[in-house]
Amino acid sequence: MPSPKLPDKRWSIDLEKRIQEEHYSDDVQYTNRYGFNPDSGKEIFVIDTPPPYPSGTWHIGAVAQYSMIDVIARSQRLIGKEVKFPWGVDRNGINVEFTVEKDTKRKMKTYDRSEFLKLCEETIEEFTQSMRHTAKRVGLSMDFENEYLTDSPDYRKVTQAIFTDLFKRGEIIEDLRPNIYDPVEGTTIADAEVERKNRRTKLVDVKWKTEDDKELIISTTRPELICACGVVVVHPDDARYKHLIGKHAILPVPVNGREEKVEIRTHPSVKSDFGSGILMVCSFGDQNDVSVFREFGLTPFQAIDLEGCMTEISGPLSGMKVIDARAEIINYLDENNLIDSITEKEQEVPVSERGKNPVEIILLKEYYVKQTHVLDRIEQLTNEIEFHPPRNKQFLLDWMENISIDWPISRRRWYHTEIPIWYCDNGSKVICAPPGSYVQPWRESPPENSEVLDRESREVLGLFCDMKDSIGEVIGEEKVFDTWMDSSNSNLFVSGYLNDMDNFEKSFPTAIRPQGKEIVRTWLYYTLLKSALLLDKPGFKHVWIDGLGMDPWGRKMSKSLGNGIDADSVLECGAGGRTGSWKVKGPDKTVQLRANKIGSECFRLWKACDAQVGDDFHINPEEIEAKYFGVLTKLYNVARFASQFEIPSNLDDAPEELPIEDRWILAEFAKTMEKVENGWKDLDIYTATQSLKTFGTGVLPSHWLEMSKSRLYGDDKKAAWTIHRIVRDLMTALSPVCPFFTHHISTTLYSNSAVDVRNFPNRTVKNDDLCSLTKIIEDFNGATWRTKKDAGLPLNAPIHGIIIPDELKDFKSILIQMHKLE
RNA sequence: GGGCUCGUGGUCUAGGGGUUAUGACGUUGCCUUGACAUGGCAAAGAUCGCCAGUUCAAUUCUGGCCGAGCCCA
Repeated sequence: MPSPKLPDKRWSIDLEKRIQEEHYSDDVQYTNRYGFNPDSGKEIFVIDTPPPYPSGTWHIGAVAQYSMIDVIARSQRLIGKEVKFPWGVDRNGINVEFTVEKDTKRKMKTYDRSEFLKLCEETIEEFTQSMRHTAKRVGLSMDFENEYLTDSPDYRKVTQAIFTDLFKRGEIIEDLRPNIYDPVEGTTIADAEVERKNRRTKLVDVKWKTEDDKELIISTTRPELICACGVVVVHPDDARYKHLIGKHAILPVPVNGREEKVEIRTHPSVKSDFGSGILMVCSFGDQNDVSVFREFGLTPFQAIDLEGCMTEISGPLSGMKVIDARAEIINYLDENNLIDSITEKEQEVPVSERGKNPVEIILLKEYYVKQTHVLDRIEQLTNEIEFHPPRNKQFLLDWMENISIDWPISRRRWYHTEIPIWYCDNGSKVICAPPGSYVQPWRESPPENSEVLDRESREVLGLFCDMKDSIGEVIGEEKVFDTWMDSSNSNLFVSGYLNDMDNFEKSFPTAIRPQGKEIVRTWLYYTLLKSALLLDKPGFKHVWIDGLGMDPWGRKMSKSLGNGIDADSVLECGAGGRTGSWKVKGPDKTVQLRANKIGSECFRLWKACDAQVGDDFHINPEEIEAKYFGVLTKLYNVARFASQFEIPSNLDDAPEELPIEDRWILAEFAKTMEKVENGWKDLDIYTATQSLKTFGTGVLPSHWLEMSKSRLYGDDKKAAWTIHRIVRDLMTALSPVCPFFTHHISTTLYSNSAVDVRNFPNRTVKNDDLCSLTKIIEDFNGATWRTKKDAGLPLNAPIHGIIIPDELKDFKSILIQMHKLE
């Protein structure tokens, strides 16, 4: 073999890492390559990358998803768009607060607030570092130089300005409403942050009496809330209790400052076969209680305070923790012979997603983004967005169907964006900071050019600097925003909102929102809500919703199941000759998975080829290696084989009078490239990559290459032109999926990196007649190889008696040469 | 418990009212060919989750059930 230009005998993880390090080492070159130039005149394509939350480990499924977002970025650059692919990190939130609390074994609220914030910032920065490393290891072509952090003043000031804008317009309101509250962490949380946990609870059958001294039994798991009972209900069809309807029941426990009896009414939500079939409705035992209260127009009682303790209304229980109050009231009922029976029951209790604490529903004054009035409009705007895959739009529509209350956005935590509000004049007026400043009202005074507004009407009364002597004491808000309040601005922020309005005009709606399906109800929905309220526009042109990475058996990866796979272990598998091994708990037994070499290129190729967007995908390193490393090797070998033949100086113009076999493979290639280009245009990674793989590992090497070997070895210029033209364009077309692999081959052979191409390659000449012969050629070659094999002949031996089909008469001489037909 | 999505050889996947149901990986057998055993040729392997219905005809449409996932109560 003449010396190939590609020196390495095979593609390896060490080679991949070498190329990668070189790629990321030159910042200037990197920025030229992947930076964003809004003035290029090309179509702007802004990607609203999900800013990952740094927690120390990065889930392999998430990394797989990011690598596909990178494929989108690279493929859009390839087809000539000006791509903004920002690297953002979501760093606000309760997670880092918990980490610090755990590390220091001290609760947040025992700290000085600024001291605690500093600890959070240090911790989150550490996690952020390791995340940047993994991002590069998997080949993301993001703008790392212009990183944005959601906890930075730059980002937070946009969040605050958007809040103030909506607040002044009346789209954000304050209200005293039942809120889901985590008494342990001391904060309000949204519906979206509640999960269910199974727990054994006592179901207590309590004896009540009616006014006319008839006994009735009411089952409850929350006897401590009897004091907050507003109504007793039975099912309208329940014949047993018809006689009770309209009567009054007397609370069986002492209360303070309220009426001691409640009406008995009917409500369809009652389950007649649960306990006695009579239900007490308290403010607020659960969500159903809230809706019954609202429906009946009852005034709620405040039974539990912010510390999770019983209030005055509970009489003797006052001041006790909920859990102690429950024990105490059971004692009381027991002593007074008011308990019919107690049964242990498995029950699902609502707990906070982050703290796993049982949550309570309590009345609190909180800030809300109004949303129920724009749901129809959001749905209309959503129709202008193209969803990938279309069916995943349903997740959004279903969620919107079920929204009935406004979005509570204030939280009683610290490491979040502060609500930019001060109160004055005994709370009748508020002070709003001007847009463009990041403020921390808990520790600073309003800027001089802040506006003073009437708290109710939101009317602007004047400037703070003019009024500060007449408005009394100024008190800064201590509460902060729900983190979704920050992240739901991500598309606005990356598109230049408030910071660069000229570009924003060109970039909005943001070209694409790529994300996982599990956060449709939060991130996607809240973002669309913001775009609708602020701009009355859809937030995006495209929404790309991928499935989730599962374990090899299709189960969610989780710590508790012991079936997780670490991203770095897959990306580094094969580096320095080290093999990878994973112990994964299967449904029956623990399985040991092994692989020799994977790396980022193989990993990306697997995700691009193996899973359609939107479906959950199983992650099995053994399978990734088995199915896709061989593809890389094959493509590498084709390129390495080609690299021994002279590279024509002009690959763009075909030589005159190419022989039929070259025209045929170029026509096949044109067909493939058409599919690929359409795939990239349609954000259809699967089809684009499959087409390249099928062509590059199939008909090209197996048929055309075998056919053309003699010509190549005979220094045939036309054959060399054909192979190099194809290899060059194949590398270009594949560069979004395998950037380092294709970069290496294209720079070594053609002195021009595939990842730098900004126009999809021109098609070679199409010819449907020639393409229609492909099947016949493949069948003929297959049959000839089989005949030789059956006759015990080596494939390079001459053979008699093979008849070339009529359709292939133009290929006669090349086929004779290929198979040594006599 | 409810809503939604999904369910095609061992694994992954294409397709879609009439097909010998696509391809890949794996398995098995055979074979060295001037890049490549990371290769070539071939074989086995699927009642298209289950049960009804619509239809001349269902893997495809409809309903129910089962299983997985997401979300909600």
